[in-house]
Amino acid sequence: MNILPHSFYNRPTLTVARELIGARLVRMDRGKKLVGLITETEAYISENDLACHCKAGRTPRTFPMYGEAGHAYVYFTYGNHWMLNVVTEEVDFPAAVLIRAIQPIEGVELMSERRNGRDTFGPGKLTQAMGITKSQNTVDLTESTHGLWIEAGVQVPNSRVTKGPRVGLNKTPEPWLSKPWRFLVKGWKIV
DNA sequence: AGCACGATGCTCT
DNA sequence: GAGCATCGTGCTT
Repeated sequence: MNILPHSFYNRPTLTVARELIGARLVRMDRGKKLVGLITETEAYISENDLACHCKAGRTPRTFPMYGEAGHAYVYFTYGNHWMLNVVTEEVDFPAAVLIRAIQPIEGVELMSERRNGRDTFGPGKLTQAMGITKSQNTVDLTESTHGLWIEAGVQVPNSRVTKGPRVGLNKTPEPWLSKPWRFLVKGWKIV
């Protein structure tokens, strides 16, 4: 076990988003261990980024993004789905990385069961597979005491990572709509 | 294999 | 009250 420390996250968000590709997302849930390799991320950076929730400033929803790097920002959207983000950069600088997809490595059966046999490549899908909800909002992902943390994993070379525009932004204006702040593993599988 | 749409409820204006 | 960092179904090619 090699948990990524606060110093990993207190860096430029794009660096963190890129380096989280291949990291191990670990969930300890009622005695069961679930592990997935992170295969897709997106960066959301500052109040100037009109795709970022914090464009609205510090609100009851967005306050975790203003906190310490390495904590979780979990929010609910579209009436059904929980989204898992990791806070980055300095305190009071609102930014985070959205974890969009994982490749299940351990606890595959339980994750598959929770997904009714369907895949985990999607931000709402991986939280469902791992049982992540509001109760994980703001937890420190650099400790193993909250049942959710991130460990160093597989080094994925640039040749296997695609960089492109973020998805699902709908009415976000340029230039934010086209910023290549999404990272994903080619072919969706790391190992 | 790809697109359109409805579900569903919280957040901010 | 509108919009949403989505998902699954069902219909079309």
